Amino acid sequence: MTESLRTARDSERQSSQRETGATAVDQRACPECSGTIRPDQDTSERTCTDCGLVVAEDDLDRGPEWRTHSAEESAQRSRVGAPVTALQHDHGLSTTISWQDRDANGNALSPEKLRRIRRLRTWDERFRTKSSLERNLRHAFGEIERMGSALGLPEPCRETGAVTYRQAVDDDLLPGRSIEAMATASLYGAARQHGIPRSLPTFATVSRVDKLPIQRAYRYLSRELGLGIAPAHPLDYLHRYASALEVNTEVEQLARDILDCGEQQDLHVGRSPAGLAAAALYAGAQLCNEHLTQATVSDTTDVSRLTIRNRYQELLEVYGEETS
DNA sequence: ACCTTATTCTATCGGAT
DNA sequence: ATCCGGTAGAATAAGGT
Repeated sequence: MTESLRTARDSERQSSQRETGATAVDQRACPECSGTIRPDQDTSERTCTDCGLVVAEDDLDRGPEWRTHSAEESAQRSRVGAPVTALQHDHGLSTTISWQDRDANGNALSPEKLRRIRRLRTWDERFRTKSSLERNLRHAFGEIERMGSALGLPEPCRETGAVTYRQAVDDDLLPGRSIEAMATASLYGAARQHGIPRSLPTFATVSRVDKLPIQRAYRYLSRELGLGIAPAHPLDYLHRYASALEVNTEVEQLARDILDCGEQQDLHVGRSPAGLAAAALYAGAQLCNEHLTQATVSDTTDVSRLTIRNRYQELLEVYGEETS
């Protein structure tokens, strides 16, 4: 019932109808059963899709490179400098002059210095936004920031939107299109890539343009940039759902088999991968005589009971033929 | 720009264990 | 009493003309 589950499911639904290709799969095969290795979505583990063996974990330490001995000390430490951000047209690397008429100590400036500072500000502004391209980016990024915070999209997502927009500009996709629509479309795509999509009408409410231009801009963007919105696979959900449902490994393994079987019969085409994963788990539990109700699965996976029912019936049908 | 198509969701009810 | 299965109608997204 978490937001992440819900949104991930939505993103699946959106991408599944169009894209049935394989997801990114690790080159190596599983040492135990020579199955396929697939990166888990929310941990950094790589797991075998057949036997569930955890093959590798991301062993990079992404924590700070210093250490501290107390909480206060830890709080005082910080990485040096502001992070580089894609959300500013100059990546946040240029100097900024404060808007306050005060010096470093917080004292008011003398009239003479004030004049100089104001003059500097003017030139700084001219320097930072010297071309129409940069004004364009400033405008667009401002919009992305505004809409992103209005929709509660996290920082990394907004940055992705900004990167996408910059790509669009670099590829000359902008001429003839509105900055607003493109910026909105970029953010829309970014949200989907981050697995936290908002629907188009939702975007239309915070954007200054209507739903249709956004839709058109997004399609254009997606086609021209080849955005490759994460093509999803039911197996990407299986382990997470299995953990959330606290089923034993036997059930999970069975669910994998069922999914494999269904995939060979092209049952996954056009269907929500999340729904398939949930249904496979339910089916697996049934076959193992595990007590697991449709309602429970539906609640934990945020897939409707109806969908689970329809999918699991189909899955069992082909699975029964396969095994009999 | 409009319309069609496929899927899923919510709401609801009847039957079975 | 709870769980399962089926149906109807609405919403949503993608694609074609």
